[in-house]
Amino acid sequence: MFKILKQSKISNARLGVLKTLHGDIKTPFFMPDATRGVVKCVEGSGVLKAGVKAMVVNTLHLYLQPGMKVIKKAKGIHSFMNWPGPLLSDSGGFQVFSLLHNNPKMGKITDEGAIFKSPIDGSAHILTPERSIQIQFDLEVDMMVCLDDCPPNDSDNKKLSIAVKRTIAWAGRCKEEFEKQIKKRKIKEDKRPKLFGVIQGGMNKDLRRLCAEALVDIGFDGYGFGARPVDEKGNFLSEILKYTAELIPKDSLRFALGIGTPNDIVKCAGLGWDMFDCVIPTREARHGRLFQNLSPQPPLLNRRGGEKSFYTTININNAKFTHNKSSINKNSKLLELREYSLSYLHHLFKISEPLGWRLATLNNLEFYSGLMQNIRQGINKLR
RNA sequence: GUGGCUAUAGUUCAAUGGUAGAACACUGGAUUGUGGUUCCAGACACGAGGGUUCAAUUCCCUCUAGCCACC
Repeated sequence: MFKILKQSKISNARLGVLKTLHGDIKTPFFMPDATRGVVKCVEGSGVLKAGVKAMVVNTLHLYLQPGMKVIKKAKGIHSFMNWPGPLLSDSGGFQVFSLLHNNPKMGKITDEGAIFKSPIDGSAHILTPERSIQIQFDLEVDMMVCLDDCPPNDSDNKKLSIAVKRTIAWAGRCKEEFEKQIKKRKIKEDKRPKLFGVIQGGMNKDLRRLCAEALVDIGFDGYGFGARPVDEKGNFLSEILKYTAELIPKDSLRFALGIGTPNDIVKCAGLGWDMFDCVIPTREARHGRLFQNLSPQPPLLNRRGGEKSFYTTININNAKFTHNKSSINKNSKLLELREYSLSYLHHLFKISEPLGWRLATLNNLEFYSGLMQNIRQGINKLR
């Protein structure tokens, strides 16, 4: 159940609470990606300590490895990965399509579903909307996403239109399969997982509207933004995100998939998006980029929509950190981030030591948790 | 001590009588529903001396150093 606690009068920003079987989450919130059942390099208790409430796992990746037999025997993904909090599973649509768009020989997309070869062992698979939902029920996650057709951003209107039609048809089949699984598994009304539709349409507002209206007609707990949120040059596509958010009913969850940088999240929270997930904090951590607050209480959601720079990044690989004895973060709640120095972290990166990747990941997760808390405080102060 | 082999970037190795390449390391940069221990860019080298030649890192000689074999 999703309850809005406050709606700003001067912007679309809102505060809410999402109740799940594995705990309540205040919105807006951010979920790191634990694609293969793990936030790379960090155990669940560490992720929790960094202030993370919920994570995203991936249907396709877990289905391919370790496979559903293992996860069913473990009594679901929560128990398998020993994570007590809420989990959302992504449908695998984005992964199949990015796989196929990069290498068309790996399979094809038909109205039935996506036919593709496993990148792990080359075995053939078909991911249909029904199969995606079944797998997500077997995972026993708290939130699920419909399989959608996610074409590249530079697709022409014809291709976008085909993808939108397919996304709508698949969403209908996902919803149907969802209800079927609820009955089959005898899941009570208050224990149903949340189901999200994904709005496609690229930069085309008419297609976005068409897609959103059709999905709302089918009826979902929440609606996601489909496609990469940046153009080829890396510019954030604010306009279409604003437009798409307004197409989603106010009482539904708005999930901005794959977003983003701290500034992008601030902007989107101002546009009324409630949920975020992105690889940035974790992937960039493993590559040596650490996010740092410029002040303990960054000014957020000002009138300019968070454009003001409230954070900075460092590349811990840089030679200038060789002798830097400062803490990784002297204000951290995590002992290890207060006690280990930047100089030591630099050394760990130079020798490719996994402890370095872990510390950097914890730093960035804690930064993102703090960011979301600041965003919620900022919204609370808005009229 | 004698014979043989080798000497090119920080390291391990290429190529070449006329502008010397790679890998790793180094210095930066990138990364937006994770095929990311990834990707992109940059800086850095012919052991010393002499000879042959229009021209030598390359061919010849000496020296030095290292490795191997023998004594």
